[in-house]
Amino acid sequence: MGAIPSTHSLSPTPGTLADQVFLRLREAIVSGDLVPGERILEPALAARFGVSRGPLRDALARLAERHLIERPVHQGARVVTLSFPKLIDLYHAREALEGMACRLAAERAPEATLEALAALLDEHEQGAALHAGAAYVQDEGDLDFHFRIAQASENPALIPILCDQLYHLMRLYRRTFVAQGRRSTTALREHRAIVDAMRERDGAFAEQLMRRHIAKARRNIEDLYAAQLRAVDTGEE
Amino acid sequence: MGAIPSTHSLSPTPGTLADQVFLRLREAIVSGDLVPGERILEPALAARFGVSRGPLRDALARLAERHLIERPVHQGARVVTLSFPKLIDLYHAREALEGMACRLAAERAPEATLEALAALLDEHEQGAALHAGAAYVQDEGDLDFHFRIAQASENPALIPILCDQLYHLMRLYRRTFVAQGRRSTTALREHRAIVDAMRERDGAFAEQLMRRHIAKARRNIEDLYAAQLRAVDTGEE
DNA sequence: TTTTACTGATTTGTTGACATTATTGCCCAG
DNA sequence: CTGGGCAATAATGTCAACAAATCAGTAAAA
Repeated sequence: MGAIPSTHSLSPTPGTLADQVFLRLREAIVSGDLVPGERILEPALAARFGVSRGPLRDALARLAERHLIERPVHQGARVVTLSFPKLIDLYHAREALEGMACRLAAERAPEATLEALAALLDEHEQGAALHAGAAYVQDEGDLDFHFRIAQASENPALIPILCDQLYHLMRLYRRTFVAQGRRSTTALREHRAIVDAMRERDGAFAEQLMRRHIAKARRNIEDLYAAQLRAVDTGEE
Repeated sequence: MGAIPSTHSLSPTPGTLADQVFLRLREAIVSGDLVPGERILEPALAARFGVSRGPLRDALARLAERHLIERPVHQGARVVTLSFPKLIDLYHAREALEGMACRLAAERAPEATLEALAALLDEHEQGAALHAGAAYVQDEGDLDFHFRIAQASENPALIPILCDQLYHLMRLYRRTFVAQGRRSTTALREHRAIVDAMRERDGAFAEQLMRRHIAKARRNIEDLYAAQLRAVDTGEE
């Protein structure tokens, strides 16, 4: 499973207890282990993680700051609730932020980074050819592509927002609203065009392509939602 | 002074102790009461605020998440250190985010909100006419303008990033890098053009204007910085 | 003189217990 | 049988104390 190489050699304590709890809890939320809207009981979770409530509350405070949980006063913590309008809002934010990240990466990133991006797309192409229309790996690959462009921007104001906040929210929505549309081959072509513009160091064009790419995905989702609404209206289910 | 509307009506307890400490600490940092880079001793601060270390650490965790403090493990918390490159990065992020906020506000915001924005600019014009070139109030007014456009976007993904994170970082940088250039009248004209485009519901144009406005400010700062560097290089001081 | 090891003291990370608040279940009135 | 009020329960917010780790200062050795 885990595609991440096990850094088993020197990882007895990846930081403080609160850090570990934070990471494990974030993964539990994003992976769907904790259902959106679910109440989080501090004593239960503390016991489950084998720690006291102190570090747990520390982790909860951070997660709340990243909008993965909500913490109304004296009413405990709940996993954030999702909604279609929120997902659309997310896409608008991504359009702005990733567009800029793309521009900056095109202007600043070292040549090797851009070539690595192109190589990543080669992998995706082969993967798509092998098990054609394998939605899951496609989606994960798509996120991976966007993730790496964000990092290539080398802008410490953009990177945390995209990689620490929006990225995980996107993963959460992927799990929840499963039907994300099957646009893998189209998306791959658009990714190619973006990387091409970046390798030509055309920041403005790269930004434009990325924005259109994300806007297209958003409209795709909006259409799916509208169709779904119509189906419900007609009395289906 | 506080240009932000204070919900002063019924606030005997604005939430939990941790919330209060969080707000007071953020204000202390942003207002320059705590110097950037300064070490934060938990026992001392807890005593100063009259609370235990529990709520204080909760507040510290949140502030770290917002990049107002840094918390290396077992080495305590420090107020974030500023730098010119970081400020430039901030402006790039603002250009993307506020541009999008402007577009959305132009498309969605109710008429009254846009007219209130125009009225705000009238105030700023009168203020500028009164004490011509009063940099401080101008700067605060400028931030206020951008702040309210962010809120007018009605996008709960954008608003927290702009209003809870970048806005306070901007205030912090204003305090530190004092020489921010005297472009008040020019900026006011650009603000007018932005609001005009918004009232015409031309989202794309409003976004373009806002982005040029912020990019212009960024280049202005970059020039000032370059000049300063040259002066130092020449052997001044 | 500079470097290095050691000791003491301060600070952080963590824990368990206490007060206050919300939630749950129950009883009773309608 | 249903709905509202009340008590018991459980959870949250807060505090004070404990353990581990870093930092300051001193002294010895190269």
